[in-house]
Amino acid sequence: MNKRVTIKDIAEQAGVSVGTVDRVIHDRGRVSAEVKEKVLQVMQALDFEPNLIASTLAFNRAIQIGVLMPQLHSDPYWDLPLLGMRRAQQSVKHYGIGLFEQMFDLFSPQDFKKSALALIDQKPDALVFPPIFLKESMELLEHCAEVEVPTILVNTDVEHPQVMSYIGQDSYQSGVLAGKLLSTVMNGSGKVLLLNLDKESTNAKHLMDKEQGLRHFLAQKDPSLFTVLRQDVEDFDNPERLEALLKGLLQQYVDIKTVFVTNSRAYKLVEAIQGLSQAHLPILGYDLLPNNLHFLQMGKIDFLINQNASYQGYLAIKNLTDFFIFKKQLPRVQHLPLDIVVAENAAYYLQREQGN
Amino acid sequence: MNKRVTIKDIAEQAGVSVGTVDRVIHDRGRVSAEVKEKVLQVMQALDFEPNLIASTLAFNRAIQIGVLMPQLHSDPYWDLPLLGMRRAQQSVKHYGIGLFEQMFDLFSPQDFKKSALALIDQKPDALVFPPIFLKESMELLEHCAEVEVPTILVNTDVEHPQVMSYIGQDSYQSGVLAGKLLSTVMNGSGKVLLLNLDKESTNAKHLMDKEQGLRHFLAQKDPSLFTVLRQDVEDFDNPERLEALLKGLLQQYVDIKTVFVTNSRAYKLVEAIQGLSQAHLPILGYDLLPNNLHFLQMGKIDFLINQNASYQGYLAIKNLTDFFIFKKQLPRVQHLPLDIVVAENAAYYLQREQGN
DNA sequence: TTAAATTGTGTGTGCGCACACGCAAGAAAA
DNA sequence: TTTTCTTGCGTGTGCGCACACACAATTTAA
Repeated sequence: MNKRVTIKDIAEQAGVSVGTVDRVIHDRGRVSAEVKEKVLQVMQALDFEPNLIASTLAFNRAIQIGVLMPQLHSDPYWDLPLLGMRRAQQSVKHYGIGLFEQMFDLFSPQDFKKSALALIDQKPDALVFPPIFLKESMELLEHCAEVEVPTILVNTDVEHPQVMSYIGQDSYQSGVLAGKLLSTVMNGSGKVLLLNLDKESTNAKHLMDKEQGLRHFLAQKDPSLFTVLRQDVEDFDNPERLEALLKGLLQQYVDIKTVFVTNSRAYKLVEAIQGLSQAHLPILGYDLLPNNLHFLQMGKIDFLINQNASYQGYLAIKNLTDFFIFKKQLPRVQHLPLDIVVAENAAYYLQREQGN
Repeated sequence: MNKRVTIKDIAEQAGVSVGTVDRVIHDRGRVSAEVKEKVLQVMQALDFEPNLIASTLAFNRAIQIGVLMPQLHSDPYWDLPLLGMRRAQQSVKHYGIGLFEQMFDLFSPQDFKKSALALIDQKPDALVFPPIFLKESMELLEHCAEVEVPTILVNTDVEHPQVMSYIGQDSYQSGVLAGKLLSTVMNGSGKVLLLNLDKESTNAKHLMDKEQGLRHFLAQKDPSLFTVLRQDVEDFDNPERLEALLKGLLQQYVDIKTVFVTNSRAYKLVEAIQGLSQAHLPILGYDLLPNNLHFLQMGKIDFLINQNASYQGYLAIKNLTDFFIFKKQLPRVQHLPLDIVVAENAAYYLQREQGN
C-alpha cells in the first residue's frame, strides 16, 4: 500500500513550496523556467496523480450545464434523453454539477431560437442539445463559440468546431441492421414497406440514412429478391388514414412481407391497423417506449431496435462530468449500441433505461 | 443556487457543536436522547445531504476489494470479468478503492480453496468471486460470515446470507431467447442441436437452465414442429473428434437445422468443422470473444448472445464503490441484458467491452 | 467517601488541493 | 534617483467532514 504522492511530496523533493507546485500544475505562470522544469521532472519521477477528490472539494465551484430539449411530454421519444440527463445529474450532483433546463416546442424553429438565447443568458458552463433545426442550431453553435461554451450534441450530429462531442445513434448502420433482421424473417425474398411516420425536416437526415442502410444491405444480399417501398406519412396521428393507406398498399403490393417503421412511432401503426384482420405482418420499429413494449410483448411488433435514447442523455451529463471534474478528453463521436430487442430480452433493457 | 447544507449549518440550527452532529450522523453514541432527537429533526428540516466528496477525503482510508478469479488467460471467457474489474478500479481509484487479486485454477476445487484462504488472510474489506465450485464456495461464504466480509457473486448465484449481491446472467431466459432466435431461422420446423462444450460440473447449473429455457420456448411454440437434441462434449479441445461427432450427427439426424452452443466456445465448433463442406448451418453461441467475433463477421456464426461478462466485473467493483463510498443499498440480484449480437451491430458492443 | 468509569459535549487537527495574499528583488518608468 | 511594475516565490486559509482528544458532569465501583 504505497501511499499516494501529493503535491507536498513534490514540493519537498523539488525543494520548493506547495504554492509553486500548484502554479506549475495549473500553469498560472510566475514560476522561473528552471524551477518549473525541475518540478515537472519530479512530478514525472514520482508519477504524481492529483487527488481529484481533494481537488473538487477545494475547487468548490458549481458547474452549470445548460440543457436545451423539446418540451417534456410533447413526444414520448424525447422524454427519454431528458430523463436520462436528470438521472445522471442525480448521480454526479455531489461534484457540484447542476442542470439548467430549457424546453422548446419540438416543431417550432422560432421557439428553439428563443429558448436557446434564454439559456445562453444564464451563462452555463456547457451546453447540451439536439440540433433538430439545422440553421438555428448552427447559429447557436456560433453563439457558443463567441462566449466559449463547450457543447455536446445528442441525437443528431453536425460539423462545427464548437462541438466537443456527439452522442447518439448511427442511423445508417441501424438501417443495415434492420435489413439484416427483416431479411431473416422474410424467408428468402419479398418487399419491405418502409414507413416514415414523421413531419418533413424534423429528422430528415436520420430517416434518409436509415433508408440507405436498409437498401444497401438488401442490395448486397440480392437486389432481385428484396425490394423496398417507401412511404412518407406526415399525418401519422390520424389512425383512419393510416389504416386506409396500409390496406391499400397491401392490396396493391401483395409481396409486402414486412414493415420497417423508421422511428419510435411503430405503436401508432399497430394501433391504426388493429382492425385489419389478416396474416401476421412482421413489424420492426425503434425504441423502448411503453406503447412499443406493450405491442412487443403482445407479438404485434417483432423487433425493436433500441437507440438508447435515455442513455444518450445520461452519457452526455456523465461525459461533461468527466470533462470538468476528471479532466478527461472526450471522443468526438460516441455511437451507442444498437440493441436488438425482442419480447424475450426486453425486460433487461427496460430496467436499464430506468436505472442506469 | 441555494448553497448546500453542511453539518455546520445543522450544528448552528440545533444549538450544538459540529462534533455532536457528527456523532449523531455516525451513530457513535455519547449524545443525549433529546439532543439527538433535536439534531435529527434539524437535519430533516434542512434536508441535509452529506458532502460525499468531503466525506471520502476526510475518511482517508483505503478500501481493499479481494477478487478471486480463474487464472488469467486460462480460458478466454474468464478473462473478461477480471478485465472489467480492473477497468472499474482505474475509474474509482481516487476514492481509495484497491484490488487484491488472487487467481485459481479453473478446474481445481482444491486450488480454489487454497486461494480463497490466501485472499481472506489479506483481510479485504469485501470479496468478489464466481462460485464455480459449489461446496467450496459455501465454505468460503461461511468463512466470510465469520470475519464479516460482505461478498458479491458474479457469473453464478448461490443462496447464502453473506451474499450481498449477485451480478450476472439469467441463464434460463437466455435459453428462451436462444429458442426465439433459432426458431426464426428454422423456417417453421426442425431440430436444434444443443452442444454443451464443457467439463462436467463446472457450469452444470447454467447449462441445464439454458437447455430448459430453450425447450420451454420451443414447446410453447409447437412441440410437434421443434425438437432438441442434446450432446455433451467434455473433449472440446479435440477438433477431430468434434468434427467426427458432428458429421455423424448430421447424417443420423437430417432434420438438424441449427446448432446452439451453450457457452462461449462456439468458435471451437466452427474451427473443428471448417472442412465439412455442406450447406450453411446456422450457429448460435455466447459472448464476444475475439474468435467468436471473427467467425461472426465471416458469417460462420449467426448470432451471439452477449452475457456482458466484462461488464459483470465492471459492475461488481462499481457497486462496491457505491456501497462503501456512496452508502447505497445494493439490489440482491442484478441480471445483465442479454444482447443479441449479429455482424451488423457487433462493433458497438465490442467498443463497450473495451471502454465501458 | 473516594476513586474510577461512563456519559455528554466542545475543540482542534488533518485529508489534499485551490487560490488569495504578502513580500522581496529586480526591471522599467517617471 | 525615486517610484511603480513585474517576476518569483512562500504562507495561510478554507472546502466539508472524520475522528482524536480534552474536560466537565454524572454515575458506578471500591
